[in-house]
Amino acid sequence: MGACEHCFIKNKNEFSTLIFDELEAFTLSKTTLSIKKGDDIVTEGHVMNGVYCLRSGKCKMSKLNTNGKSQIVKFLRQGNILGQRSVLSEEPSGLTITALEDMEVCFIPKKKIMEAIKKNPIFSLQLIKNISHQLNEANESISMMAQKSVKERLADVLLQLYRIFGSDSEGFIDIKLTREEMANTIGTATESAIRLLSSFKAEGLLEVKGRRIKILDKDALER
Amino acid sequence: MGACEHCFIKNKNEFSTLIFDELEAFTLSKTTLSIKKGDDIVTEGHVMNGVYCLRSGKCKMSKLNTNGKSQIVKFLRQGNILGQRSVLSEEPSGLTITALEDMEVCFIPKKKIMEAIKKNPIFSLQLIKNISHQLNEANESISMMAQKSVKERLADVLLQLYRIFGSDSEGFIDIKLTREEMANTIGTATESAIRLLSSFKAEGLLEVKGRRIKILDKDALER
DNA sequence: CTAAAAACCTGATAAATATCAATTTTTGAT
DNA sequence: ATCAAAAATTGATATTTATCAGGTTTTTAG
Repeated sequence: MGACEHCFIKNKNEFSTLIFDELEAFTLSKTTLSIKKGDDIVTEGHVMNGVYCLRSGKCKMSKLNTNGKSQIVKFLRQGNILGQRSVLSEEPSGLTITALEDMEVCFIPKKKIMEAIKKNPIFSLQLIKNISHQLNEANESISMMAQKSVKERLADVLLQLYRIFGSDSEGFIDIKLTREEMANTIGTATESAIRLLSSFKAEGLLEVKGRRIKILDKDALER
Repeated sequence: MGACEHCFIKNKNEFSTLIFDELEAFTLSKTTLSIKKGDDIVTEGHVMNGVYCLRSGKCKMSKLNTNGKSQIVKFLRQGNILGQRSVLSEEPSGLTITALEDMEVCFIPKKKIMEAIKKNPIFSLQLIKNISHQLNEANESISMMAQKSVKERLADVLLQLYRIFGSDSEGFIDIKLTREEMANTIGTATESAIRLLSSFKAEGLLEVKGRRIKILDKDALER
């Protein structure tokens, strides 16, 4: 496998603040893994002994509810670090991470992360900033989930997905989710999600081709 | 004002990992403030140049929604640090913090916090752990808000309030919230919150005396 | 202590969302 | 390419929650 210090991913995340020596330590102890679409890479309740750096593919973070439903909390793309919250807080993972496409990840042992924190305060600060930023996003989600209608939440999530994953050559949002996953993201019944997607389509806000969705009227969707 | 190194609060939060010299630096630059009940100490959208350490009193963190409603995201009590997320991520505050009772706080300039991070990796790690923990709690809130009914959310919030604030000598939860604040915490209309409180009372799960609430049947409430 | 304001409560009704059941379409493995 | 399984769709209906309107009680400021 390649060396972390030359990896094209490292400039896309907190690892960009690490110096050559530290990245070399990562290189020496890391393992690269392939994860098949649909497989879990992190499971809720399990203790993690390292983090994963996402080289390619996309995944979802979700939480199982007492009633058996799963709530999707966040989507991750190339460059994102998986499992850092759990490793850093030394708590078991609160979420399950599942591949939405085949993925390639590098596993970096907890010990190396901790060493880097102790040696490099710039790296620590970068981690702190990143997690703080995630906390802010989570607070916004709480507010959105608690106070907006399902319709508003769907519109919001579509715009969010566009921001995270961008669009393919034909302008469709570059992620394919089932209607159930869509529903589990906004916290509604699958049937409701389907009906709302249809109504957005009827209003001319979206083009929907199976699981591929194109935003036609961004401004209207924002309302 | 007293010295941070002898403050009884410091053992209740992340500052416990700071060494004598660092706390002394805090002492020299801190300011103590009194905040009246109902007043804001942090306002959404404002840049913060330091954090507040809560010596006494209680407060709520809330977020204003586009529709004019406010969503309460978190409650804070003695020992909690206010505004650290914003200061650490160098983003404007995402939330407004409002006193629920008269409060005493110590203001500590951002510069001192940053110096401590750079000098003391144990402190950094402690901050990282704390924010990571908060992120986990926030994720749980998202899931709860998205997937549980208003009734379940109310039960959940009551148990949470009991965990945070404990109870007074008569067994009532040691925080007084208006019905509107209750509703803004669980994300529902004030009237709905009132009706649900009455129904819990009728079922014998709660004793309600104005704004004072006592949990009578914890097990039933958990369901 | 007292008046005004704010908070609380209740009923009636409307709107949003969930659930159930049945059918059609799409997907994925061979 | 084929077929079983999974996903998507639709309609009918039930349930939950919001909204509006009115009156009552509690809190707060002077």
